[in-house]
Amino acid sequence: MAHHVHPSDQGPPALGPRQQALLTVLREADAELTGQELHERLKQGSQRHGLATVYRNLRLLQRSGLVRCRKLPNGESVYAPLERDDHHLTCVSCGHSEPLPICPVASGGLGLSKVLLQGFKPLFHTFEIHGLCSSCQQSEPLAHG
Amino acid sequence: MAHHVHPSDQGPPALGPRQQALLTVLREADAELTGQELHERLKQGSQRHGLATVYRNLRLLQRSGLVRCRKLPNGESVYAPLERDDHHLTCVSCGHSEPLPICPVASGGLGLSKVLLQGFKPLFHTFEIHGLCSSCQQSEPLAHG
DNA sequence: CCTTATGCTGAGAATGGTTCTCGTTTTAGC
DNA sequence: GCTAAAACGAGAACCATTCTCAGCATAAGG
Repeated sequence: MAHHVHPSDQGPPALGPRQQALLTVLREADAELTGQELHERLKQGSQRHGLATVYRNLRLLQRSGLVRCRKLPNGESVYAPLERDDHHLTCVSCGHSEPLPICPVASGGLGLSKVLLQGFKPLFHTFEIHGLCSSCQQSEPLAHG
Repeated sequence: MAHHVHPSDQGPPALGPRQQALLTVLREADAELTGQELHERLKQGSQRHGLATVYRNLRLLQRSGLVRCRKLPNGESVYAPLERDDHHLTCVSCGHSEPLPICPVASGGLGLSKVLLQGFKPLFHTFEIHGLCSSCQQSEPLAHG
């Protein structure tokens, strides 16, 4: 156990110090961060930090519903606090991804009936438009190659 | 150049035979396929097929707006024909992902003004709800570990 | 205070999907 | 046929992520 927890203390699951540190860095950041970037920033603090632990705790934070994650086209994962509700415009050619100030769930209502979810407990959602950014449209004649 | 193309022949970009084969397999499949699965299925045909070529052509097909792609939590990419408009429910714990018969764009309208897109040419979109599937909710006491 | 059980940690090795390299094969144009 | 350019395949390389495992901390119980 990492923390002292009274029997009556049954509120939010009580994070260990490393998970707390991760969450703080993510909340202070102005953009999504990769696992490696988080590791870098954490190493600059006083405490010792291993990469494996960063990834381990990111997974736990995600399961606890405190952190969200998405995959970039290059295969990296980027993380953000759950409460941040940004979506993205991503180029299928160069991989560039930028925030898109639109949320289909907030704006539409989008009847997500319990029937559809069937026991699934939603934590967050991702919405992404994939296409060609303006510079990739120009550089590619788009003939089949 | 892979094909004979008349000067007047300026319709759809004219796919090479391998891209055509990929597209056919994807359209005949009843679910998204990984690059490796596509490679497997293609090898069973008469023609010789390399894995590198499969990935090369998948990228080209995606840029041409004929194929869509998304990344699973385990890092694999799965591909489907562009016209298939399925979205997904994905468990952040076990990685299981299943189709969700809802499309936020079709149902909502979702004013995607030209202003927001700014020269970006949209090809397809992905919408995904991440959370805990029912079995993962049971197996994890969810205390911080 | 000592002892044992439990769980978290970090360094480095292993994993595995995807991309790159490069010599070969095919195609287009003549 | 012949040549230049494009596509191809096999295998090596890449690299973010996960796994392994010994070490360390904390907790509970004597």
